[in-house]
Amino acid sequence: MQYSIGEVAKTTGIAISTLRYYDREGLFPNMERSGGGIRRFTDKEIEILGVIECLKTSGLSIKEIKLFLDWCQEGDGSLQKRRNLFYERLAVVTKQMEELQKTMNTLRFKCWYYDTALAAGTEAVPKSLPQSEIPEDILAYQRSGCLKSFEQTEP
Amino acid sequence: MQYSIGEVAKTTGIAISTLRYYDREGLFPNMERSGGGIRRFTDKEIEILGVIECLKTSGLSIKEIKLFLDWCQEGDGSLQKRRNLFYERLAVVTKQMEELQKTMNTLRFKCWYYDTALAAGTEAVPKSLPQSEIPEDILAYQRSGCLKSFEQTEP
DNA sequence: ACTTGACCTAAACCTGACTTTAGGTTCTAA
DNA sequence: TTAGAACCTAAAGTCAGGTTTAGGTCAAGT
Repeated sequence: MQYSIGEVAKTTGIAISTLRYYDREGLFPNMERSGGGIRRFTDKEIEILGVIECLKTSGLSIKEIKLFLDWCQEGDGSLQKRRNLFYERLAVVTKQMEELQKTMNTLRFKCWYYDTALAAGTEAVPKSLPQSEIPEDILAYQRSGCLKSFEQTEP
Repeated sequence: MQYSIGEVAKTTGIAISTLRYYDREGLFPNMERSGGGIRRFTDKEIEILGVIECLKTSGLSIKEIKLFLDWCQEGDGSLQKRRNLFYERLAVVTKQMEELQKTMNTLRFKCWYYDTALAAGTEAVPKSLPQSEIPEDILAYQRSGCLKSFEQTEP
């Protein structure tokens, strides 16, 4: 199956200008063109878009993704490198998930804090509440990495 | 307790230039200075750094964070707005977690794919394996949002 | 043949979030 | 009281990841 750039943009939600930018950056090696120079996206390119999405989310830059795609062109000789890349990404994303979980806990605490404040009509109430009055499930709120060294309340 | 910019940078891992940038952007309302103009960080500012970290992770820009901090200055009149912001962020982060979970599944599939390829000595092996030969737990790999409309294999 | 919507390129532009630079001031310890 | 580390500002620079612009070309229907 083949698709025009406009069709791909419409179905994926990726801007036409972005697709052209990716192409400029070499993310679609061997993409075909019509006689007149018009891009012909195929399932190959759609697959690549999936890989780009995955690797981008996992924290790679466009240039790094290009590097990976270059390795794919090299054939079986680069299998080890490619494998390692994915294991590394898996580790990174696992960390990201933990980070995000901590952020969720903080947000949940804030939601509780403001619900309590609104119910009381003033922020002074949740602010002065002792830990013992804070619901168990909200106390999952314990601060993360870089600020661990300092304590935490409400600005 | 009071801290110099250098101390804060060292304990939080945030660059001095970044702390000064945040200050320039107004993220530390009412931060004190010494007679000579030297910043005096207090626990108030450290708390704000925690909020910045949380809101940044949840997808807010520096300008939006500044806005929130302005609301905090307004007092109880802005409680509702602040509450809504955190509920909204909670929803956004929940979506982000789902996104990340899908990315994890894709990565796990890729890890399996390359392990299989390396064991066989060639990518041709996992590439041509029928779905039925792919381990159950790896098949959690089903593609996400924007590319759902197209199918998925290996570029 | 002709129109018109979709496509093309190169090059300039944009934004966010910092960082660097250049030149000067403050603080602390000997 | 003076050296040097740590601090200050304003302004310019950087980088990624696009987007916009200007000026064309292509292709499908009439």
